[in-house]
Parts: sequence; C-alpha cells; structure tokens
Amino acid sequence: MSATYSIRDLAQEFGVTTRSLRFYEEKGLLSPERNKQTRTYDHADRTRLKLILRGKRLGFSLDESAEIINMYDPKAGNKNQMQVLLGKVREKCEQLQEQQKDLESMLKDLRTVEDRCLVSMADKTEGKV
DNA sequence: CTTCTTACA
DNA sequence: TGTAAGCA
Repeated sequence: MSATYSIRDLAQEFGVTTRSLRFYEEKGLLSPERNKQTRTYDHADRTRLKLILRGKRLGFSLDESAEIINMYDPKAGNKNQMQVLLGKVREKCEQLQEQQKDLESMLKDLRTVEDRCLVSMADKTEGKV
C-alpha cells in the first residue's frame, strides 16, 4: 500500500534530471531508501522534493531549503520551522526590493542614454535632410 | 537499457 | 548541474 517511486518516476514527474535528485541527496535534502544499490523514494521523499523545488522558485539556496525542510517536527507544531521560514521570507523580500530599486535606477539611466542617442541622431538627420 | 559513482566542465 | 566514463 506504500506507493514508492524510482528515481525516474520523480525526475519525470517534476521535470528535473536524475542527476539533480542525486545531487539533492548529497546535500542532505533527500534520503531515499536504498534497496540494493538503487534508490527507492516514498511519499515523504516526494513531498520533500516538492518543497525543495518550491524553495528554488522562491529564490532560496539549497542550503536554506535544507535548513527549513530538515526542521520539520510535527511534535513541536513546527514552530521553529515557521519562525525560520518567516525570517527567510522577509529577508528574501528585502533583497528583492533592493534589487527592484537597483533595476529601476538602471532603467532610468538607460532611458536617459536612449533619449540622448535619439536626440543626437535627430540632429544629424536634420542636418543632412 | 537503466542505475550508480566519480570526476571534470 | 550537465556530461562522460566504467561497472553491475
């Protein structure tokens, strides 16, 4: 009754390579059962992989995701886990806002240069026409 | 043919 | 992480 998955099953389902799954394992994010050399993943492993990929989408490093995921502790209501996650999320938000600020600044400068180019080209055109 | 490990890009 | 080599 315990659904299991081969390294391929999960790789295909989540659109990642088997290399990635082994890589995540090396980083301590995954710990599939070992049946005679080959890996056998269970539902818990699948869930962890799901969380790893979510963390990736949120911009967290594998180490950060590992820190949070490995903190899973139903007995304690996952309070510590939530606290750390909240901290990471806020930190990430601040970083993104900082990046957004920089991007807007660069965009502003680029547009200034763009305008100067257009003006310059317009002047030369008028002179010839 | 597929998985696994190890090493290198 | 991709790729490749050498095994099982």
